[in-house]
Amino acid sequence: MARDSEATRARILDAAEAEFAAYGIAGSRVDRIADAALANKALIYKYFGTKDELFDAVFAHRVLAFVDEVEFDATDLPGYAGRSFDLYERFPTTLRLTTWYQLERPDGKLPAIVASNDAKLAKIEEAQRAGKLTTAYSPLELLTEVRALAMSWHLHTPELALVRRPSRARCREVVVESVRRLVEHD
Amino acid sequence: MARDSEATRARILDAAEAEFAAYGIAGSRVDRIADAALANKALIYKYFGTKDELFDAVFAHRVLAFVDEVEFDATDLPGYAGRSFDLYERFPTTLRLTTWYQLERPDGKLPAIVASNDAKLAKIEEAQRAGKLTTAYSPLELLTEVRALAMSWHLHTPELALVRRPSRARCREVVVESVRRLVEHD
DNA sequence: AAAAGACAACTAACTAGTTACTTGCTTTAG
DNA sequence: CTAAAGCAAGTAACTAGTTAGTTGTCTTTT
Repeated sequence: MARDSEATRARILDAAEAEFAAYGIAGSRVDRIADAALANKALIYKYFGTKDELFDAVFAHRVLAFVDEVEFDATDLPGYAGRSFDLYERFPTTLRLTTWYQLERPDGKLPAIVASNDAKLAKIEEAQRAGKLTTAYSPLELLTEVRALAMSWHLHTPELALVRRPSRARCREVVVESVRRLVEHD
Repeated sequence: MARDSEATRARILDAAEAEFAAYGIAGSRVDRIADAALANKALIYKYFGTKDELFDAVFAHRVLAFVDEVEFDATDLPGYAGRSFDLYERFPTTLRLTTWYQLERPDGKLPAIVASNDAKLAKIEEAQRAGKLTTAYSPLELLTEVRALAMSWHLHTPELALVRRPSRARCREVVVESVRRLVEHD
């Protein structure tokens, strides 16, 4: 095997992503990551520092890449919700990583995410001023509810998952339609 | 009963609830629970078995108690959402426990929760048949979206929490109003 | 072109500390 | 006295992080 540090880093990142998504930070084992990545444990520490820092690297690499992957159009929030839904379907680990991040890093404030949020809130406010969006809710209120609806199907309790879920297309339709009702002028 | 084992059990349960809510199953430390409960570690194992079983006991004791704490009225889903919101405000640990449960126990299916869900779905179906509830969504779809909206404010990312949140009363109003729009006949 | 040197990639084995869980004994109430 | 409650002191296994050394590759010198 030729030596390729870049490839090794990538393998470690991939393995770490799967491990952290499955077990969270506290539950993940560095040895398991090393095994899965076919890399030596010491390399993980050399390339990424501590376990926590490895999580940060994974989170930044995967989640931040998707923050702006979904196009945001304040005048079409149903469409935004639908595209968010699609992303959660395509990359199921992303939401799990985000949830672990929320639970295990309650004080972690990534500048890129903060900036992305601010931009979205500003766009909503602008759309409201232009009369293209309901003013029944503040920008933060809108973003909060739209996001909640977009990930509603992916935050099911294990028990609700027992009930037969509608088709993916129908779930998406429900999300989009719910947001449409939320933002429609009265 | 010599000495008060019931009180000791209760102290352990309380301490375990706080610990699990804060750190999850993998991140929790039995020693910390014992210290916080002013109880000996061996008693934890004597009364509750393993750490996993202790989590189950906490989850059953706290969360199951609240499953039917909130009165469910299929003809007044906005009211149900509001009352759910109130519960999340009153007992912030409950939602965290539930989230850890979802992440760390993806296969855990508690009969009491399943039964409670089934009952709610049946009530929704009945209300729909009686023409008292929109039929634009299936019972599962309605329950999913209503729940997502009810906990929308409590699933904020750390980054969104930086933005000044509206007053509790206003958040509640937003939840109730969102559900009202969701279920209104068109 | 070949040998020597430099350096980065990589590794096995280890350390120091932690953690879930147990055992054997003491204390207390009835 | 007895039975249950309670505890100090363990133990075996695990785990994050380190160390000292090896291997492969590229560059420089002759």
